[in-house]
Amino acid sequence: MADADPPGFELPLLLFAGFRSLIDELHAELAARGHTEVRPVHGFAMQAIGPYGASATDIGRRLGVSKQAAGKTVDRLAALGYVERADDPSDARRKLIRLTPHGLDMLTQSAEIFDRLRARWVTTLGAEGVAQLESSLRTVVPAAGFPVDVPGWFG
Amino acid sequence: MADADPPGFELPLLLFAGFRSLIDELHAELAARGHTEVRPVHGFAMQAIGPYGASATDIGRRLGVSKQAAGKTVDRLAALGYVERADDPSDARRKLIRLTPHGLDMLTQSAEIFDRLRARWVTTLGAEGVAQLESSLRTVVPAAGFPVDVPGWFG
DNA sequence: TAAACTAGTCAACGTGGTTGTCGAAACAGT
DNA sequence: ACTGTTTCGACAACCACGTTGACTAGTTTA
Repeated sequence: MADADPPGFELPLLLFAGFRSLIDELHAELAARGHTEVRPVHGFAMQAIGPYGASATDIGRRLGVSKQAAGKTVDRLAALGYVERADDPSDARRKLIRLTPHGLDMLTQSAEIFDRLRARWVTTLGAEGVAQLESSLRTVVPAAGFPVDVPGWFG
Repeated sequence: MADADPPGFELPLLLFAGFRSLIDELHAELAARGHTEVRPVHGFAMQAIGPYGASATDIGRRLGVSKQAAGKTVDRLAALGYVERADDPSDARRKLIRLTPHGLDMLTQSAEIFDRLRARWVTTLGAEGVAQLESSLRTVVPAAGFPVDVPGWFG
């Protein structure tokens, strides 16, 4: 215990930098594979839609944003051809948002790229290093998966 | 090695969740101490200004955003009373942005809160756990401190 | 001194959020 | 069966934070 603890503000900086380096590389690689217009927010939203589709309100709830914001994101995703709106036969108010094949392709490629990125961290940190990183974060983070359910951090 | 690796997309999610939980708690605590209007972006910008002041262009460069965007952030920080603009005697074009006592107080309190938050992680993860987390991230992240120097991730 | 560069600002715009309002559809209770 | 309440999706107005492009004024360089 000869060394003092690092200042506390380094931890969030490191977490953010790690997150961002992964996301930046993901999108660079995605762009190289033809998905040039997709943004981080879109990936989150598509994950929130899931393979069986969801309503705009559902998406908003899972993402922790308003249904209006979710609706706008869906507009954009639809314009990019990643999702489509269909009527819900069981509820005439509701529109079911589903991934198109193009959207599914994007998600599949993202998963593949993320796996590759993780593998690269394994070559630097070792399998146990990465596993330990994940395990530490899992224990310290309040509910790590979707829904993110924390309101509007960016705005 | 009986278990399969977790999917790669969990890693960025965990990093982001960890980052965000720290930032959310920081700002909740900051608000409780009277700094109610400050946002994450502002904290980053104030860190970029530093104790000796900086020009708007400098801030933009350190944050990886345009000088115009940095200028707008400075406008807001000035309106909130966290910084002030002063003429630079050695260059009439340049305006030196400096932290006010109020701004310095905010930064001091932030540092204190972050230290406390890190200490809380230490109680869960152990001192070696947190140190290892930081060390892993430091090795894997391309230049972890300021300047962030990656262009406009949010927009 | 003239030319080139640099700092800060203004304007227009894009994107992703927020509230508030509203009509249409669904649901619950009498 | 009707009435009142809730919910879904949309529209509008607005805000925060980013972008480019253009411009003035000051500094530096050839």
